Amino acid sequence: MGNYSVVVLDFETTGLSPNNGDRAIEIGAVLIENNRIVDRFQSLMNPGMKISRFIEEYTGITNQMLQAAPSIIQVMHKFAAFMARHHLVAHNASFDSRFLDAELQRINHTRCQEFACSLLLSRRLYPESPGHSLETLVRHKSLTTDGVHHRALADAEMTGHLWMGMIDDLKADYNLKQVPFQLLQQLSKVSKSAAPVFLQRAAEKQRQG
DNA sequence: TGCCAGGCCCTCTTTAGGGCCTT
Repeated sequence: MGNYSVVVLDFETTGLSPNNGDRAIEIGAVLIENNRIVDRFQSLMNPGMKISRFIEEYTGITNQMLQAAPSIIQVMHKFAAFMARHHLVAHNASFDSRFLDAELQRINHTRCQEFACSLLLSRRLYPESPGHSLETLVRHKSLTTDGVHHRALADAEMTGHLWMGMIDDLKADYNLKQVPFQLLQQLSKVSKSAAPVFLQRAAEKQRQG
């Protein structure tokens, strides 16, 4: 129960909505076991369409780079093997899960595992933070970063460090022995004001066995 | 031609509106 692995993933895309024709252009992911990054996945992917100047400037990924990249289908087959059946984590998971499911559908692959959202969790654990964007949280919590933003692997690594930091903080602040994935999923669904009491009760239950 | 995301969360709320967060 306490030793589970998660894959923290991040997409760069042509825009905000797969329902609006947007596609993935890069995926980055880290595999975390025992609160340590033990593996990484990164690839650009050719969406078969030109990306906007805005996306080129936002990500630093150019149309020229994408012309030389493998197809989305090739990359998604490899990523499906990487994520296997591990739990999934993303910052604003509703965004990444929509793109993941849309691109997996094109290779007739169905996701079997659940997501946890580090954005929803950070709002409950760090209400004092001036914001809950990944960039703000990295500054607020002094997380490990190479200074790169809006590239898939760099964002996945920072989200991974945020995730590990949240688990450490939960253990320290609430005296939790273990922080099961399901507990974090439940925490992201309780109201922000109810989160502290929810965590105190979870810790009591663990002490009672 | 003109349209253009979706979900969370707060509040001057629930017969709603707007900021935040993801690209």
